[in-house]
Amino acid sequence: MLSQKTRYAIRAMQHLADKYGQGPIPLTDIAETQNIPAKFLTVILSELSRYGIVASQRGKDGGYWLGVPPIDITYGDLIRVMRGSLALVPCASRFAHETCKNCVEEKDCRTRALMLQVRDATAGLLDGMRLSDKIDPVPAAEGLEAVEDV
Amino acid sequence: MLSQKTRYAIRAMQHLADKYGQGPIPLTDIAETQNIPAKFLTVILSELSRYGIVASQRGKDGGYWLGVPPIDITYGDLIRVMRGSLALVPCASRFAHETCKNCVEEKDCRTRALMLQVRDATAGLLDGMRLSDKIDPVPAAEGLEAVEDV
DNA sequence: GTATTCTCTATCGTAAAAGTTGACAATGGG
DNA sequence: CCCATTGTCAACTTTTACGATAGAGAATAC
Repeated sequence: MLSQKTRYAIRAMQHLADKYGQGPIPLTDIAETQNIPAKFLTVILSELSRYGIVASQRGKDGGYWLGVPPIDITYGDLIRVMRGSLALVPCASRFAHETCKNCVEEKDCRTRALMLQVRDATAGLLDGMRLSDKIDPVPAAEGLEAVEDV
Repeated sequence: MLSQKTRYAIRAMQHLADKYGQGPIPLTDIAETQNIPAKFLTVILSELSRYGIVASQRGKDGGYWLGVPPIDITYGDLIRVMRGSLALVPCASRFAHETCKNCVEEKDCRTRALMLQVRDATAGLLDGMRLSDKIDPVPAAEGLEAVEDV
């Protein structure tokens, strides 16, 4: 699962992408329309601006904007910035590899082999989706099914 | 990320799959070869046996075995049992849908639209991989790259 | 009856996640 | 120059989830 913070970050970035080229967007504008606790959002935006993908200006008429054109920011980038990795297990990350604790040797680990495939599929999708993409929300009802018996 | 518990569960199930048809496997056998804290493993195996995918017998020569043939258990099933969902956000789960807290309306949520795609791709892979599959571990060195600047 | 092995509920400790506080610094306008 | 506005930052609190353990109990085999 993505953390709440990562989800906030994604929505904030989408908001800035929508208003790209319109000058500084004040934090409260993002917080209100995206339903994000304002103070927490300051932490998130500071973090993103340290990476350079968000720029900011203080004072009257200040605010935030994308430091990079929306077409150059993928959702994969965002998730990597916020949580370090796209993978489901640390040992299956390609950019932030870590050996798993209490595991078997990596060279013998079948779970890792599977999770590398999942990571690659996920990356294939998320690295192809950009902040500039027009995305049609999926109607809420769609895709709900009963819980499956296992 | 998958929780440690989920990873333990997967390895325990792989172990039982390897020994399918060989009678009850004692917990300590699984714990030792798979490097899982024994006491914690009791919790995990109890949980799995409540779902019927693991069977057990107490007493001398007791132990655990798969309650279902390994070909009928997918990795998708395992992850759903352990963590409820394959999705990266609660609102993108197809079998355990929940609305996200502090989010925008689902019908307006672009993140959800993206994450449904990711979920479907993940499910496409994991629901096709079975405990009976012969899996070749990937050599540990493979797939390590430098951290990318974002 | 005794050793073995699983069962179950409760509980603990820690770390991470989520969110808040408050002092501070820059900017623009009167 | 003062003041309102808006971002910056480090420290802190609160909450929650996770990982793990404890310990009493029940079935089974010999």
